[in-house]
Amino acid sequence: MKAGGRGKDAPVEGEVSGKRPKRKCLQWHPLLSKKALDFSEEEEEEDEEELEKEPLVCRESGAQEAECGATEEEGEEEVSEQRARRPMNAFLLFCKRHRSLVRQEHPRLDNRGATKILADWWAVLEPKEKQKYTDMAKEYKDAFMKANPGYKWCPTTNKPVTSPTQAISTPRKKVWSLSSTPPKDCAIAKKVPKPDSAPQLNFAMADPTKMGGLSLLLLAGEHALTAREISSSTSPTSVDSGKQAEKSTLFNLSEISSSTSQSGAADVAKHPGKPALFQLAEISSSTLRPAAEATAAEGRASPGLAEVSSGTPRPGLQGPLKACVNSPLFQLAEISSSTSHATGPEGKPCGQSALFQLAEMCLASEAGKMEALAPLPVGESTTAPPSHPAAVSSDRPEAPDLPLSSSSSSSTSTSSSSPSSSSSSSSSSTSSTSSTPTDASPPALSQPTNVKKKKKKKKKKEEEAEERSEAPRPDCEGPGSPKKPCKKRQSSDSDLESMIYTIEAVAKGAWGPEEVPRKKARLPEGPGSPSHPRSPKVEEEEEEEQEEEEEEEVVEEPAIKAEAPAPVEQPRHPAPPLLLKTEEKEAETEAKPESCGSRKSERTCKGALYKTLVSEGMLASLRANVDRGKRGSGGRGSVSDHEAGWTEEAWAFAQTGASNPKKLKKSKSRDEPVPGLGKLEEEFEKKFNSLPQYSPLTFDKKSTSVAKKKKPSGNGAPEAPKPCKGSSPSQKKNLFHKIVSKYKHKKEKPSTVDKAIVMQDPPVLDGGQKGKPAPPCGPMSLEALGAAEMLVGSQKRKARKNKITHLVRTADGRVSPAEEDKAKELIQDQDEKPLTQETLCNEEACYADPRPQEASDAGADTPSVSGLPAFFSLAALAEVAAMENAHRGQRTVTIAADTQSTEMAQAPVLISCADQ
DNA sequence: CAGAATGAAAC
DNA sequence: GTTTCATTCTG
Repeated sequence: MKAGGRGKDAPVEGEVSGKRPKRKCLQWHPLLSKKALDFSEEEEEEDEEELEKEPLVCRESGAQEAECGATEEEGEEEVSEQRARRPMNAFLLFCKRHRSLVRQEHPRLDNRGATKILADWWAVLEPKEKQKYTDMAKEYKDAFMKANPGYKWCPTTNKPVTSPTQAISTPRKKVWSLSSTPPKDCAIAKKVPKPDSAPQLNFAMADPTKMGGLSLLLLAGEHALTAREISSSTSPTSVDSGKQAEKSTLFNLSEISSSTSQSGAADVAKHPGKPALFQLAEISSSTLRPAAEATAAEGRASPGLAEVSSGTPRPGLQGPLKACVNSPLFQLAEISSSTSHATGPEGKPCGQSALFQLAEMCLASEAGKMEALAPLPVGESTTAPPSHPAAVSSDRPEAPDLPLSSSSSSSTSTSSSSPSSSSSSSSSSTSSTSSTPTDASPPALSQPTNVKKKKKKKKKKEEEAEERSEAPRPDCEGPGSPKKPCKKRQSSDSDLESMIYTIEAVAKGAWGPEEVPRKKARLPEGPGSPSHPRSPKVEEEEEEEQEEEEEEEVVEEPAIKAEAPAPVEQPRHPAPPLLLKTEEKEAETEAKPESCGSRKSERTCKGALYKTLVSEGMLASLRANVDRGKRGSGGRGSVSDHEAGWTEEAWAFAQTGASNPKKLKKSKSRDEPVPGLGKLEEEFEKKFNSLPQYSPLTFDKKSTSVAKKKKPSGNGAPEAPKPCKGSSPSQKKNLFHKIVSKYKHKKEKPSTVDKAIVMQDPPVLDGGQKGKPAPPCGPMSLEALGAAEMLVGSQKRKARKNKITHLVRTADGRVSPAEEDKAKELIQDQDEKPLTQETLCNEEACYADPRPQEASDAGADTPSVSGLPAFFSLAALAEVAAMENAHRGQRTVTIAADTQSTEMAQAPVLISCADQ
């Protein structure tokens, strides 16, 4: 789809006349700017500023630009001047990253609904967390701007900058077209076209299949380098201060690309190279064979050549490419691949290199020890970053045939994914191309259906309802099964081990840059936890997860053991039930422990797989299906539990999956389109993946916490203890404030809060509250009122005209949609109390699908109410009625018309839902 | 293709 | 202040 534009280029052109060329623009990836050529640079590009100058060169050749823009854009196809798409903002990034989660949680929700939820999450998100996304967005944007200097966000009228040439080319496209695009675009274009050569490079580096022991080493080195960059850029602290100083990777990349479109080789030459990488390479090569040495030598020599080439203004695309090819890295890669490819299907990297083998052995031995020593140094393990890497190296092998890793476009090289892919790759020899296999969905959608319907509707209620439904999910408690010690090996005695360890560490760093830091930060807490034994199944994942969701982790741990003070909800995490198991089994079957064996536990491997799958979306689809099936089955009520459980589990998994930034790569990265990109994309993805992915639970918690704060009175015992994520109490406060502010400023929908509340409530409170709405209302109401007041006018965004159109007046005369919303919200609040089931019902009925597809199931009994679940128990109705009455009374008596109105509205709404 | 959301840029 | 458009994907 994304490619969409490209796929359908034709249409675009044709359309041009009529409509604006929307999709023409390709999405811009920082990577694109860099492209393959740079790949070497990526690691090194510390200062590209220098390079920047070069861009000028590009520009100089005006002609080129034109060409670039027009012709090459996509080597593959058309691309007629696709204009770059504007960079995503923080929120979009967030959405992109979390949408899948949301969808998992609420399978039924349509995207719009998901978007809403995402918005809620976003609202709740702590500033710190947000910051990450913001920073990323900023980087992204900066890089983008660098890449496209003249870029105008709005095509609007002016395309001022555009040079005549461009104008010519893109009359239609107009606006955006990168008029100025010159340098970068050119670069990009060039790069793309080159795929042949470039890709290879990337490939070599990236291609998992090829990665052998040597390759691994290289990879490690590479990662390490990358990691550094990333770490600097990503680390929160660094972000603030350092970000610019350091130049984000992306930024750098872009610069580089811009400056030296052709640069690949040049860079290499410039930077003697990532020393580490080189060294590793050399070492490996030496060990491997003479040939390797020779290659190495060549590599060294090459730089000189590269320089020469670089010296020349721009040799042209090919020139650089060639250089790249020649580059030592490339050669090494090849060598490694040749030698390494030996890796058996099993994946164990048969390390060709002695070094590698040794390393493995060591690891294996360690692993053995570890296993033996049940009690590993827990704390260490948790904190120690290396664990993952190690696992990676050894584990990969299993790779199930799943294309997963590869699937993502970038996959090949991405640090995180790569390892896995590498292992797996063995089986398939697939080259980079692999990407497609899994691809989530073939968007076959090409077909344009042109029916236009406009219906706008507000489904908030529905959504809200859904949310509630979620809440109901029973918390399954995690079995406190003992956790496996598998974690990692500890420091080793032997030299080799130490070496390996270091290597791994490096790799690790590269791998999950983020993770590491975070872990450290949060994990500390872990120390205590680690010791806990957990159920074997889960654990592996958890291990990996550790860092990923620190917050949750925290929770989990408590759950695991009594440790946690937090009474409220630990349960959720916990345990993935049977279903999970089944999946795991599958995973196992696919993956054989043997390979994994030494370093990490099989489970780990599985876990990785699982994650991968999840990330890929495959699982998600499964889940979705399952859910549907459930629904289809119709047993709503009964199912509810089940469903809930499922979802939760799913969550857990998902989270775990998510947790690893490495694996996250969502199935299809956005633009895979360009095959050649390989690394660059990966880079980008990496970064993207590196972004923290928060589990819904987190949000829930937050919201809950907030809610609690809101109404302290309401809940006697809030969750105090549980640290939501990393959030400290203070943070929570912040959240609270935020929320409040939101209410004030915007009409925020309390829904999030409500939801959260709901979630919590069911388990804990349900009994008492259920009966009456009133009490809860009290506290809530206050805020609600406040909110309502504030809210009244505004919706999240001003209503667009369109929207306005749909405003409807209620019978009462209340008009604004906003009020309706409020009403909804209120209703929800009220609903909260009611049984979870009810909520579910509501949600189903109202929430999810506007249309009564489900009617069938529900309809069975009650034809009239399609949506209405059978459940919709009388009790519920009664409650509603009661509420209504109560409210009326209240409003009459107490409150201002506002509230009344809202309430009034509510009642109707509910009813309407029911009817529907 | 509309649309749900937020943000950023351009008017 | 208001419009556009970025992403995602169902309806």
